Amino acid sequence: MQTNGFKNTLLKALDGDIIARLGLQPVIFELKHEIENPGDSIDNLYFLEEGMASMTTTFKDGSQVEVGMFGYESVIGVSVLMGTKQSLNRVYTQIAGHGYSCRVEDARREFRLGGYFQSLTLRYVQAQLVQAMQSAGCNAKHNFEQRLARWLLLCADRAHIDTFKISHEFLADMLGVRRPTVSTTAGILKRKGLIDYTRGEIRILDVPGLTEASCECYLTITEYLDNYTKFDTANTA
Amino acid sequence: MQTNGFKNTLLKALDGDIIARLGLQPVIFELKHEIENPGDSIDNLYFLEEGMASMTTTFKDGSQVEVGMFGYESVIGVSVLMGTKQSLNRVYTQIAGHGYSCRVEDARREFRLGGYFQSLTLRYVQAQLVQAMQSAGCNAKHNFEQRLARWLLLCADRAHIDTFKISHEFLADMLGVRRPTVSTTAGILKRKGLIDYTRGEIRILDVPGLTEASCECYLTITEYLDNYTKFDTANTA
DNA sequence: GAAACTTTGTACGGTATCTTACATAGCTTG
DNA sequence: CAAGCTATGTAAGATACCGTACAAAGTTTC
Repeated sequence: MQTNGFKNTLLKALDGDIIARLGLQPVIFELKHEIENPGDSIDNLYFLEEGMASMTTTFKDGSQVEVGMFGYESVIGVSVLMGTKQSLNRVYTQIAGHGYSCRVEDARREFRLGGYFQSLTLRYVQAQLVQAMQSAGCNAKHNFEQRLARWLLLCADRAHIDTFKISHEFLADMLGVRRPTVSTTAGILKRKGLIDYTRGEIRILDVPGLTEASCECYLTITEYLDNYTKFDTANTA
Repeated sequence: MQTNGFKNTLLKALDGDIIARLGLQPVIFELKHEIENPGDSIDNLYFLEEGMASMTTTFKDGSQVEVGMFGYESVIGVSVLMGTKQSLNRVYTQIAGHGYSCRVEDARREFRLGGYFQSLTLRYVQAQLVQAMQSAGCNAKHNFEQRLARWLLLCADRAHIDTFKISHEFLADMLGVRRPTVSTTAGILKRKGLIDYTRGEIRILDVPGLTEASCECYLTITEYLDNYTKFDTANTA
């Protein structure tokens, strides 16, 4: 494993020549910053180092549901490398942080070389697909207590923290349920000693317990996101 | 638009040189044929010309939920081009049909050339991602009548037919609900004159009416799948 | 054509989540 | 520190779908 100083798993796996050609610029992500919106042209890719951003699908009635999370393992905007010109989803910061940006032209040029940058970004797209497919199944079959536990664990993993500023209202929006449902179910997890929370802040107290309370979808997704750069994994070529 | 005789939209968009290099072999897909299973190594890509196959996520308890459909627009097994060695999902024929196979080595070699085959397969992966993300949102927010209508319409579009041999039991499995729920809800659509069915066979009678009864997810998905090869679309670069 | 099997119809109590509403409590702003 | 705003607690009737069970009807097998 190389130690080029990056925390982002994709950048960490790249050698100095490629990094230089990408022309990375440091970026700060403020809370609730909208990184992409449907229809926006995508001009930059973003590599998060700290913080977390959500990708949502928005319906005609204005409601939305989260379909993917971005953390230290992420590349935001990879769909431009797949041939899409405009963003299809909303992406915005849920936990403030920082990272790097890269201009689309530079990323496209590097991608076309067909080297390590291309294989890693393609693997990351596959990881996003796994995440979306597992979420589709999970939303159809698992109850809200499991899904809430899954979300909290994934969020903690993506951002490498165990306490985050998120209101029940916001969780409801992400998970496609009503706010009182979040309050009730969060109360259950709190009484079980798995989490604690006060106004606008949630803390995970017991990761194994919360994993137990969640569904298998948590492990499936987090393991894929954690390992997509490792070429010796059974899943990967 | 070229007219090379293929019905598969991706093959149709390729020129003769590329087609020749892919070394396509005709394949018949029998009903319920399992094209991929989780953990299987993927040796061939498949391009459907007629028929329909479902991709499902399987849970530990053995239950499954559909996360994608493959029809005349599809490439089955593209994840090998994204760097995955083994299949992550089950893929099997729901409506018998035929198409072409292509050995993974040939597809990889053509993909690495970075030409039209690469751009089209990447666009198709993006289409699969759109499908999975929309399904994730739909499963979280839309009721079963809408989701059933969506499924029937998507299936009809994928296979270019309006009558298909599918039992309620099977639909229940795909959509992640119980069989009696399918029977009840299918009965509602039948009484509204939108579909008709007898033992093991469903017929769509009123496409506009069924579209009305479904959610916006149907149009979002089908339009993306129908247009991913068109480079002049607003969504695409 | 009878038996066995598969598919569909239907019922009914149970549960999860919705919907709406209102109360309380913690911040924050002036 | 009072007023106003935001976040959370909670209740209670409504609804969607579950889970299970059994009957009826169509299909296949012998």
